[in-house]
Amino acid sequence: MFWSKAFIPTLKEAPQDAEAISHKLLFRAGMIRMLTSGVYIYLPLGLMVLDRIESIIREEMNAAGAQELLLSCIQPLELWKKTGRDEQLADIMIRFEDRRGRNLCLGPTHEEVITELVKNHVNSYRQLPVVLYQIQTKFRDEIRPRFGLIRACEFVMKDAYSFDRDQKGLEKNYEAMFTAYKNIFMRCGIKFLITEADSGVMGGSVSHEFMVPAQSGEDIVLFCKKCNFVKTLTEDKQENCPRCNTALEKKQTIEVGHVFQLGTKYSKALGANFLDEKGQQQTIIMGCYGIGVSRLISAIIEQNNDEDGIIWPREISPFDVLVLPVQSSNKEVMDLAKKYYSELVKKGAKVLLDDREGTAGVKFKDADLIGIPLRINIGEKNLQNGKVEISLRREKKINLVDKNKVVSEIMNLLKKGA
RNA sequence: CGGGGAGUGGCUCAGUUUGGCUUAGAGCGCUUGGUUUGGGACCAAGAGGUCGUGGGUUCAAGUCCCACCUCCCCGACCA
Repeated sequence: MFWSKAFIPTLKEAPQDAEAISHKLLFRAGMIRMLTSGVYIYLPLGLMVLDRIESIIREEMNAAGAQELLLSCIQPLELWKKTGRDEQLADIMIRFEDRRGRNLCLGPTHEEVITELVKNHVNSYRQLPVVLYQIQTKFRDEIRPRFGLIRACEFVMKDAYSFDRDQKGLEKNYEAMFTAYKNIFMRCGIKFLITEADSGVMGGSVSHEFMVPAQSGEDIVLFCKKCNFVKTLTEDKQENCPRCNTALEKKQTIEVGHVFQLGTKYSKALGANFLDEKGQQQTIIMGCYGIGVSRLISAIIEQNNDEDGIIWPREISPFDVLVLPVQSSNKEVMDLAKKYYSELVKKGAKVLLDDREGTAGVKFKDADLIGIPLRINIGEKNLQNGKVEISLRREKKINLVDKNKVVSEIMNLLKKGA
């Protein structure tokens, strides 16, 4: 992509409203815009990042044996009455009535819908287990939206649901999802803690949360330095580690994932049964597994930035390489930049070429801001000696490379996943 | 919902205390021309504003009064 034709509205200053680092940077880097409180628009760069996270999730979920589907956003309220959650979730549900007078809501989550679906199509133990997931926009009328994408009223979530014939099967799937989650978050380039958590309105017994330590985190996790014990803060008591009795450390965190062993809460309420080998009716045992996909973008930035801007982890970056001709008016410089661009694109790299007119300073600042990990600086002075710079965003390291070896050097770096 | 703050061009803000030299300003950004080009350049000329909304007071309101709306921060909720 050529920057001069791209819609990347970067800003020098963030709006005063933005508080969290990730919110400021997402805004300044031209990735998101707020439409109204808690409601955001993804600009092209933001959407590219969202897409990359989604494809990591798809790869790991599929590898773990889950199948993707897409449920509806609009849900009949009737369905929610069957589990009683129409009242439990009344405050956050966005409800409306259509012209026929049907009572509907915009899905805040999908346990009811998926259970209804599975109930109608799974009748035999032979069809179990099955794990289904979707990546979809959820709607919650949050009491207090804040910190940009971290807590929004409209957000992208990956939600998966497992259906098993017995507890043992559930545990197996739970384990598989647990592992998939670890893979996903590692590939996203974030450090995270896993806590045993309260199941809340979801119900069920066992549940774990995936927490990302960050300044603008809304949750506090208690962490034991000595034995790595982790737990969510439930009461405001002085607590010591139950394992080794050392004082626990408080960490502010963002919850990016939550997995639950639901058991039969939904399948019972909605009558999702199957026949076993003996022809006996049994209740399906469920688990559910959520990832805050859009929130993950913020969490990643919270952990990957410096005073100049975002530093994307390789797998998340909207582009692999930024080609930066320092003097856009110099034909030799520009021609070489275009040559690198087309050669790299041909080799399958995602490349952004900053072909805009303007001074070097502007381009360097914008480059740092949008945080693409690899950058090629082509300047006329170095070019006189046949050299071009390859600079690494994270390490702030600049290597002078022979101008004929730039493309192969970049491809090497990409292969290494450095 | 309770407590605290704020709404003035796309972004950051000044002006509101004490109404009138404000035909509403500045910086950044934007347009045109020129000079520049390794870390957010310079000169010149431009475009862009219902001062959140409605009502009121007054000869006169961005500025005073009333009501409402919106946004942000602190608490309950959650991916």
